[in-house]
Amino acid sequence: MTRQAEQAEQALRASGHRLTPQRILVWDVLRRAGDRHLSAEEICAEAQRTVPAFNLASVYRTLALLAELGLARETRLGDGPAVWEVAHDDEHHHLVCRVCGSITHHPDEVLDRIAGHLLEAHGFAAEELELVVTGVCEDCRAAGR
Amino acid sequence: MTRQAEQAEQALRASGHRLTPQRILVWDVLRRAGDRHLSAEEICAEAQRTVPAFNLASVYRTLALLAELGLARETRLGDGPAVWEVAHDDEHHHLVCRVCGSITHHPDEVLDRIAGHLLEAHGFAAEELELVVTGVCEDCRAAGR
DNA sequence: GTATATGCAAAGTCTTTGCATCGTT
DNA sequence: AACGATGCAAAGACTTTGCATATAC
Repeated sequence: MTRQAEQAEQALRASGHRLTPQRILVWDVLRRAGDRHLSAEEICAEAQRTVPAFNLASVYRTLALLAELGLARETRLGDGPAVWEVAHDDEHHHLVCRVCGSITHHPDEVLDRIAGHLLEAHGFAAEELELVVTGVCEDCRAAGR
Repeated sequence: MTRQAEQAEQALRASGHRLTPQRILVWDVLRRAGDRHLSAEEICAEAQRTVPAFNLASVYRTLALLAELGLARETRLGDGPAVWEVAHDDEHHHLVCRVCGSITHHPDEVLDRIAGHLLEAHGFAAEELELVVTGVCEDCRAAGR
């Protein structure tokens, strides 16, 4: 078993939650997605390839749990459903391409500095920073779109 | 009439849209709100004090139009309804206090630099930057919350 | 065996749309 | 008078919740 899979199992057990096939499956789908950002619906569709009865409600409940345990991360990007990914330690921002719809993310030291600045200059204790940048990605620009 | 009210009237006329009491009213409500960020529902409630029949659907349609004309700006802050404000020229980020729910915003030179960096280093042409910072505001921290 | 998780369906929240009527131009 | 805007109600998109059944512990 991979390091990451173990991490999820232990976090579930430690928090007194049960280890169900559904929870493991959602976590697997999320990990296998890699950089891709999946909506609850997409996660459900993928999970149903293994467990046909898999229900959207369970996906939402599982994602909420994983988020609570710090394992998954939800992001709302303008319209449409929220997207999910494995939580990363570093602050990062999302680059959303208006043309092809691709969503990439990318750690940025600048965000850390912003947090420090907000506390010193404005007394605001930042806990979560979410930067969403909309624009046109490199590929689409090269293709003249 | 104020400079800002004129601006809205002219933008509406110039774009071939009609100048209706409802549109003027939504714009007024938005302007009078100052720094406050209002949801469509709140705008509707406020507008109904002047025009009791005022309808939520009209609020949404009007806000969409004002946004299209660059006069109003929508922001989605986590859960709950989107909030609206008069559009400002400068990029700015939103500070959301997790304790008292206050929403403030505050221009930041850092965001401009991020846009430049994204283009040079990653070929991504940023068009819109939206930074939402969640945390605890100065007042709530002083009150030990 | 017991308490928690799931599946299903129904409800909830926020937003958009269809259509007849009204009002601006 | 003509065409766009409004009000109302209904539908839509996404997410949450209630409840009976199933299952991990």
